[in-house]
This record gives sequence, structure tokens and C-alpha cells, in this order.
Amino acid sequence: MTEKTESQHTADKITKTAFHHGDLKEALLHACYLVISEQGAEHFSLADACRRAGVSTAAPYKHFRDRDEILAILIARGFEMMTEQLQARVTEAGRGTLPGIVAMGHAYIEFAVTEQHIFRLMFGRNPELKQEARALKSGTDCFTNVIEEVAIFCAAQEYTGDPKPLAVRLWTFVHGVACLQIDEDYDVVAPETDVMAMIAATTPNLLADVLQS
Amino acid sequence: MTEKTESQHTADKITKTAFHHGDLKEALLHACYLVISEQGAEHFSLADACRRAGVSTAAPYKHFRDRDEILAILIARGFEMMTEQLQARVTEAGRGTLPGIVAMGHAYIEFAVTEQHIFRLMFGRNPELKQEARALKSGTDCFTNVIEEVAIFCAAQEYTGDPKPLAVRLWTFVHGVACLQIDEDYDVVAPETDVMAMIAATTPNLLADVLQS
DNA sequence: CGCGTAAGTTAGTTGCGTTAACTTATACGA
DNA sequence: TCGTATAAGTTAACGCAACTAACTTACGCG
Repeated sequence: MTEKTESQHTADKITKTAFHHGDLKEALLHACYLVISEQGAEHFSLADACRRAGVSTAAPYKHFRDRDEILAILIARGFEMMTEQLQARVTEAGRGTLPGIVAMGHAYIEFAVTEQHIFRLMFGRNPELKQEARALKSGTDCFTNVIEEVAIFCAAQEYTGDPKPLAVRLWTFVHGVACLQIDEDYDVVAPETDVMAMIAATTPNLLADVLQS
Repeated sequence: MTEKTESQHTADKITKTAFHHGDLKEALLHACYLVISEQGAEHFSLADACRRAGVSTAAPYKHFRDRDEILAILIARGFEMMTEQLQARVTEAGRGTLPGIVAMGHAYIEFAVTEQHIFRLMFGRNPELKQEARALKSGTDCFTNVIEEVAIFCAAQEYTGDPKPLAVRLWTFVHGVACLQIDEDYDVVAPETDVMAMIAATTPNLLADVLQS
């Protein structure tokens, strides 16, 4: 009898998929997302999210194992959002082209900036969170996608080497940009930096081996 | 009374610069450093550090404004350590040379790995911590040093362009490596990655403009 | 030698995460 | 149709951490 009632009744029963609240599970996830987006995961308090959702602080435990499970779900969703956005941008700019690769880099930064705190959560050192099945899967899926796009690019450029190390390089650089940007370290030390321009300028350097062929 | 006889008033009073404990301030900082090194700043509890130092949980407030001041001091010291280590390595490998630049990158990674949690603290998004005067100063000093070394390299290579954007590029890449390495993201997604080799291989690409001249 | 105060203490407040025990209301079977 | 098992909420309590207040100790100086 531990059905989910969400997908089960949706067909016949449109309203009231859940009991008292409507859909507290999702409402709590959204509240947590909002709190984290505003205050950062470091200062995130589950009790705060409960207040916003208008329920007691014990309510979440009817839907989640603990605080960490909620964070793991938000991490997983973050990676899914990121994957979608990267895909959209590379498709738009042209798969298998240099502008396509650059566009993915730009999309990475945009995601990191607009979803700063979720991004920090996704890439922070939280071994117990990131080893959660969902978070782990959506994370690896996201990067698998990047490798795939770089592989398509390599093929289009008739580069016969292994695309994976190149993907790692590109990812590393763009990730460095994202971290330093959202941590405001550029602002302190090199405020003149135009990160988007830097990515566009540096990507060809990182792909020099491919572009020469 | 277990005096430490550290040097604070040094000149007039040699012994017993501190009262009851010896030098609780320093002892607490060390205890906090240990706790963070073991458990990470996220799970760091000041009370835990107090227990290790053998004092009550109220004791720190005679020496520090609050928890955050301690963290800010540790951040500042982290940057100072890092600066020293980068300097030592570039000097050893040769200032103004490509191996020197690569050595700095390697030293950056080594620091990030051996001082994982302090590194995370240094570069995490903690606006209120990083704006602390000491932390801010030692952080900018650290990067100023990197720029200086890149400038020396550029001069040695007779490159007439601005060295700063190059330094930013190098820093960005190496920082990306450091983050992904300590967050164990490479392990999940590209475990074959040899980060030191990657830095050695990629640095010339990032410095292509200089090396061509 | 006595006093001021630096440097500790204990005890109390607040807030969070979590659990236990209780209550409510819904879905399903007799 | 109704009764009941249970899903989904509640309140109340526990332990722990950050911090504060009020008290105590003992060093150092005049």
C-alpha cells in the first residue's frame, strides 16, 4: 500500500493526487530550492523551508529520509537542468562545430551563474550526497553528454585521436571559470575579466590538436 | 600551568604572555584547523574544537568575535601557506621559464589536495568571510604573486602583450583542475585522468601566444 | 599586597535536525 | 455504506551547536 499516488491516479483522478496538502513532497522540494537559491546551501535550514511551505518541521520526514535526501534530489535535478540547457545551446549553435563547443561552455557558465547555489551544491564536496543513486546518475549523464558532443566535433574535424581527454580539458577550464566567477574571485583580483570572451578565446587553444588536423 | 611562552609582548615580558592556558587563542585555531582538515568546514563544529582543546564552549569568545572570525583567520593563513608553496616551487623550477609556470600549477594542485578542506573554505562562496580584511589581503596577495611570475615569464620570452589575461587563464584552468580533483568528479567520470600530466600538457596551449613570439 | 581585569567557568537561550507518539482524513474492502 | 488500516499531518521532546550573561579565578601592575 505504499503507492506513490502521483502517477497512479493521474489518469482517472485529476484532482487531489495527494491527501492533505495537495502535493507536499513537491511543495517542499520547491521551498527548499527557493531557500537554497536565496541563501545558499550552507545557510539552508530545512525548518525555514517548512515554514514557507506552511507545515511543521516534522512534516518532511513523511516524504524524505532526511535533509540530505532532499539535497541529493535537488542535485540530481540540477544536473538534469544543466544537461538540457547545454544540449539546447549546442544544438542551436551547431553540433560538431567550434561555435557549438563554445556555446556549451557559455551555457555552463550561465547555468552556474543563474543557479549559483545549486551549482555549488552539485559540485561541492559532499561525498554522501553525490553518491546517492539519482545524483550520481544525472551527474555522469551530464558529463557523458559533453563527451559525446566533443566526439561529434572531433569526427566532424576528422580528428582521429581520443576525444575524451579533450572533453576533460574543456570541462576543466570552463568549470574553473564557473567557480571563480560565482565565488567572485575575479571581481576581487581581475574585475576586468570578461569570462564569456575568455572562453571563446581560449577554447581554440584547448582544441589546437583537433583544429590543426 | 603549561605555558607555551609564545611571542606576543616579546620585548618586555618574555614568559607567560597568556594567562591560564598558555596560548589558548593559538591552540583553538590549531584545533579548528584539525577539525576542519578531518571533517570539512561544512561539518565543522566549534564545540568540537573546544573539546579537543580541553576548554569550555564559551572559551573561544574571549579571543574571537564569533565562529566566522576563526574561519576567516584560517582562510587568511591558507592563502599565506599557498603563496609560500607556490613561490618555493617556481623558484626551484626556475622563474621565468615554462617549467616554472607548470611547477606553480602543480603546487596549486598539491596544496588543494593536501589541504582539501581549507582550500574549499578559501574558495567557497562565503562573502562575509572573504571580505574580512585579513582574508581579503592574503587572497589578493596570493594572486598578485601569480601574476608577477607570469609577467616575469612573459618578459623572459620577450612577449610584449599584457601578462595579466594569461595569468587569469592559467589560474582558471588550474583552479578547475583543483576543484574537480578534490570533489572527486574526475574519479566518477574520467578516472583515468592524470591531472599533473594534464597541466603539463595544457599549459603550453594556454601560453601559445607567448611561446610563438 | 591588594586590586583591576584578562581569561576562564557554568548555566541559560535560541534554533535546527530528528524521532516518537498522537491525530486526522482518505481510500479500499467487507 | 461503513469501518478500518494507514498515509499524512500534528505537537512535544531530545540532543547538539552557537552564542550570551553572570560568575570565578589568578595574573600582573602599581
